[in-house]
Amino acid sequence: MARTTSAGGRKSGPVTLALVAQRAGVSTQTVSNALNSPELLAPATLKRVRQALDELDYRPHQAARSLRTRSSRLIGYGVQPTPPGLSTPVSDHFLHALSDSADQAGYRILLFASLLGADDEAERYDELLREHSVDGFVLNNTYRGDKRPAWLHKKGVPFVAFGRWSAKDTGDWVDVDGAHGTAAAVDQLVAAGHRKIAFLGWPRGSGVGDDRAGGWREAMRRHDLPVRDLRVSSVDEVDAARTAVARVVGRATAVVAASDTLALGCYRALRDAGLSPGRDVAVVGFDDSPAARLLSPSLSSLRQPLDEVGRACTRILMARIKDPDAAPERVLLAPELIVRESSSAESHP
Amino acid sequence: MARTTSAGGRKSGPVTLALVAQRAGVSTQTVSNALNSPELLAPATLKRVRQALDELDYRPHQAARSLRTRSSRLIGYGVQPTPPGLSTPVSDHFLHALSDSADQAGYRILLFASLLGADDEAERYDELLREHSVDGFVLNNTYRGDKRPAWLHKKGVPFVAFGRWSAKDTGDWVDVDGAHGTAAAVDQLVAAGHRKIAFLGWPRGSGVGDDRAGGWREAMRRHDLPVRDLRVSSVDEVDAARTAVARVVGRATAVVAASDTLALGCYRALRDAGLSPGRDVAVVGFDDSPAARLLSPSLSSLRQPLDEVGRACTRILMARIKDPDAAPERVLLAPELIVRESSSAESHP
DNA sequence: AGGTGAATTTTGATCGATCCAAATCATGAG
DNA sequence: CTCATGATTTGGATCGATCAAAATTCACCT
Repeated sequence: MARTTSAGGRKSGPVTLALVAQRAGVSTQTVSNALNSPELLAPATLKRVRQALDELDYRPHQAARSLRTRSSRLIGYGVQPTPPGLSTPVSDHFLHALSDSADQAGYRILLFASLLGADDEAERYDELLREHSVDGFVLNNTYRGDKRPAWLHKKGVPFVAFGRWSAKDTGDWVDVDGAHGTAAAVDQLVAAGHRKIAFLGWPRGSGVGDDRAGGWREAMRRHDLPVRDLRVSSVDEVDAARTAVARVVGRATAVVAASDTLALGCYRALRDAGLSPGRDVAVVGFDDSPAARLLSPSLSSLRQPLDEVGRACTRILMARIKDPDAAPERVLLAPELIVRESSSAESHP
Repeated sequence: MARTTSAGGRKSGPVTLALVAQRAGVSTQTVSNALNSPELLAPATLKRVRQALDELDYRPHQAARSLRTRSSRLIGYGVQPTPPGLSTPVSDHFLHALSDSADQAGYRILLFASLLGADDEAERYDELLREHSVDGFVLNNTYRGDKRPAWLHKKGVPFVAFGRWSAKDTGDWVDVDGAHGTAAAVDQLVAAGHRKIAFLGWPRGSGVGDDRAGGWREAMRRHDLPVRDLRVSSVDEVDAARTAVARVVGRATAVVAASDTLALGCYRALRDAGLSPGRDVAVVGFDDSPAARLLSPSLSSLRQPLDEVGRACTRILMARIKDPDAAPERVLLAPELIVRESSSAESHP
């Protein structure tokens, strides 16, 4: 008899507040209150309304609600065109955590295509705001000199950045403590007997990169180990890593890389030099990409707590939407070192 | 003077149709027509209205529009919690292509968390529909026995599936021709001199897996090559691939894998057996994950045209929304074989 | 001059929920 | 029994756009 899972659909048509009200014998306002301020209703009425709500399986019309309350309950998130070859193992997991936690707070994620760094990038954000399509933003892949945070801040738009380098003093952010991660990697390598530990990273200037390099440097100093000439930078993952590693070979017994991609370039370079990663030279990556577990030797890596990052972003953004003038919140989460074959063997003297 | 980039903001406040109308000296309806049916206006009026529109930098209030037109201009897309370890290099690129092309069609993507295969999964979709939050859906990660397509079809909800195995006869879909891909891999290996080419895939039963296996089989037969005992299945990427490859070692000089992950497991297994991937045994993967390019030897792989898939999804969904009763559309796109070191060397007899 | 139909513009209602303020009800004190 | 007081409930306006239909203007013909 019933065509759908919902009950009581004799004559179909939209289930509106008015319909529920009619069925419960009250006014629409009362039904609205049952949903939004149940404490205002007399217990008996509340019960009756709730039953009608239930029987009709009512769901509020978002556009109507949004029009009246001037809040879309949507959060904007711009997806960038992943540059081919550059892996961003981040987004997938992060997006799920983000939308899952947002869902629980009654919000949803609105995806839009954004051209990172394009001149008219702000235009895309502005448009969404003027259209009242979103209540706030989550920014990802922020970079030094990123204009978005300052711009949003000035306009008084709620937002959270995943990445602290652009919004350091401008607003709320959540980030992963890269320095803590690379330091942990050094600690583990030292414990395994390594003393000459090189760092393979990107050219100075990027927030994330310098952060990760800084952690390595700090840990090396803490262990009274030499740092000179052990830091190598490269942009292209394959070629540059190769020449870079060549410079280090013989000088180091372990390499901490700023990303799994660089670590892979390192594997390659070592093999080309006739060395065996993991056996001759220990390697630790960053990001714990899916491949890390499967490589031979499997790659030790620092796993970012993306679930937590996502949840934190939601939590903070919700707070900011509720109270735009509250003190900004900053959250720094530590990555977890996953030790695998590439760094677990004892070092060779 | 001007605080924002927009011009003429003396007294701020929301820029509505009414405001534009007042400035242009016409009725709101006329402004609305200027936007939605400009051909109805007299040229002179149109010009005047457009100027006002421009000066005020008007953007329609989406909720208001949505309420009246009963269309949210949003497309639902459920993100699944990526099972840890299982890589889905798909989503990132695909999502960008999808939201980019949707944007161009005046639509945006609404992300929501969905628990794949959960009992109440349909509930999540139903809720979005009842709320009028979306006009349609893009399904991803469909699987055999997936109930969503049939359910959506029955309700008359516009949708497109990325993956043909669940919606074969139920609705529109876009998919990548896995068989074509593996066949191309076989062709290339044969051209390089290989005759004993094994297939490493998942257990029978999954649409994608059987499709890819089918392409290998077809190509082998076409080349008059033996197929018997050369097909190996495994679920876990590392361990099972290892034992599976062990069974093939000596029998085959090349392996076509159903995924890069399996190919990686294969690398590992070969090394454990004292063999060198690429040199002793050629390997071809599927998906062209970021790691493929960086492995040593770099991994030949089949790249899915995710940009095109995304664009096709949008195009088809738009057509379906416009005309719910049109004949269903199905698009099958060929993956591109990227030949790298792992399969380019001549085979050893 | 009057009329006709097409072109152009305007009026008024409407989508569905929530705001605000007013109306009704219940309770107990005087 | 009346009135004040607070607890519940309701009426009407409103958010900003679009729909449907009516009103106005215009060009052109007889």
